[in-house]
Amino acid sequence: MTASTDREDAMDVPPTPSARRLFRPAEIQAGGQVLLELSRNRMLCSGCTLRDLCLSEGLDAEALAQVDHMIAGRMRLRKGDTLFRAGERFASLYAIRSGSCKTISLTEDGQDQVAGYHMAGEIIGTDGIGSDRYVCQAVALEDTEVCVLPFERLEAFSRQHLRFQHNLHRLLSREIARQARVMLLLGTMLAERRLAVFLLDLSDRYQARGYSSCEFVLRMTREEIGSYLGLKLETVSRLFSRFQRDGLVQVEGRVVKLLDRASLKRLGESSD
Amino acid sequence: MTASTDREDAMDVPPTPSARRLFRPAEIQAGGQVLLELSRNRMLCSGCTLRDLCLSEGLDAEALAQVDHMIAGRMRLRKGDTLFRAGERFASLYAIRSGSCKTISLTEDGQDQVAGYHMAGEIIGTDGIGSDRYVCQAVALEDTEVCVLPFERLEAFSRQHLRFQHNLHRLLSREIARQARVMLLLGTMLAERRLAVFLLDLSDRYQARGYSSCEFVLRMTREEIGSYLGLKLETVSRLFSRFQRDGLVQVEGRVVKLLDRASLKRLGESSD
DNA sequence: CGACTAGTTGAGGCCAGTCAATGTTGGTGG
DNA sequence: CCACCAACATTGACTGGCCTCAACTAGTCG
Repeated sequence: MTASTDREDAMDVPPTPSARRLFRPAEIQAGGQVLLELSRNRMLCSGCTLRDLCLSEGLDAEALAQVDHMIAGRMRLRKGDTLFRAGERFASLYAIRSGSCKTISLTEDGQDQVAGYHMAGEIIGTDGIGSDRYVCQAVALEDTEVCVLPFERLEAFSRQHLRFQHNLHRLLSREIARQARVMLLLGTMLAERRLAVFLLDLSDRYQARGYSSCEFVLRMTREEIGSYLGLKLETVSRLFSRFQRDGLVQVEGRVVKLLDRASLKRLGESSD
Repeated sequence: MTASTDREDAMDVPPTPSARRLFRPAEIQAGGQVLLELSRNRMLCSGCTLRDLCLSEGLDAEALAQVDHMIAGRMRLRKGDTLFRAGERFASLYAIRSGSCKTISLTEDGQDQVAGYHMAGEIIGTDGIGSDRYVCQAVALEDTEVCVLPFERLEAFSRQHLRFQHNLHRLLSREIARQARVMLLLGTMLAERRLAVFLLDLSDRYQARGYSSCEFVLRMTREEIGSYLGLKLETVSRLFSRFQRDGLVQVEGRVVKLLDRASLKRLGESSD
């Protein structure tokens, strides 16, 4: 509240119109970013190692080829680039192909909150369908590549393909279920429990992507983590120190090693 | 809204055979509620005054008749009855036709939280699509009537009807946006602001349904309201008293009159 | 009637926020 | 190369908002 101006500066990175143009000039502009043109060899969804995590799960080769046609292009974002803003016209979902993004909710009076932390294989922008405008802002936490999925095309294909339709519905529903878990965290858990749950959630998601489940790099600052967990950055910092002192984790800046998953899990599951 | 002229003009709706098969008497009993049998005269969605709030928004008469076929039945719940439980197999969404429900999230260690307060015209159960099981519990806050909407039928019709498909997607997305607002409330707002936002939200929703926007009856206890807002019941009670002392509202038990919407709005929008 | 639930109000304690000092890291320009 | 600055992080002292515990009232129901 008092630091709202500082927060803005830290979170609201100015748009970088100079996003890299590796290929020919883009045909589509979106949110000040440059959309890379379709490049068959590298862009095929059927060749994407992440497809089981997103909309193409369980599709046969023929359907996968169709999915490839739905991708209007890919975008490269650099750390801090904004993918879309609150209030901006909704047109597409975005599949994160590599890297990670945060989504931010904003209040009228300028307060903001990190509403989500999204990594490779996840799809964002779903909040925009209902009002034809995005209701949150998406910002890259590191160099990130996303696939642009025009929602009209998704709807069209989902009318033809039962399995794809179901995948789309599951995607939306899972976001609802995820948010319900965050609400539970924000509404009922004490600080140390929130952080334990957060770390274990990250751990699981890294593992699901083939990375180490016990050592990873945080892509968010203490302030962003705090914002996501409904805490202040000092509290997050103190908790990391305490967890380390108690032998639960080893923390060096943004590199986290989980040393005692069992105890963390206990912290995350009960309230004492 | 405009189509409210053509009432139960009976589109010659044949009793759908699958409906009867789907809900044999043995399956009708669920937690003490009784599923009403398909009764053409009373159940038609085309005659439902709430349809603009739910999936049938903007559909023509022909499509509305189709929607009628999707309703597998109606259920009457009495106050306290459970509509579905966490972990129960997902099969249907439920449209609240009259009355109201709360949804509850549960943690492993038995803690719970009111995750949503839903009134007539709203559709619940969307959290279950993603995992084939409901992840929260729905409980009637008063005597309540709901329409049963087997999700397979919704998917089938949405493959045929573009506008309906879009309504379904908007429905899911709006739930995502709603939850994002609750997360913002839980993560960043002080207690008095949470309650102010809560009251104004209720006010808007009652107004949208044609009820008074400044006087209404709370269907939840102080404890349930507190749970929804991430507060304890004593805090909620104290806040009501304070709001009343300051002339913002008049509270008598569960009857609330908003006296000074402007000040409430100010409370709800800024943090001082 | 007594038992129970819902609600109000007060006193005191604790968890996390606030304020502030300091350390650390990484990028930039002289 | 170092000086410098800004962003990020850590830690301590203190404050305060909400929780906890508890007493009391009112309404409901068997």
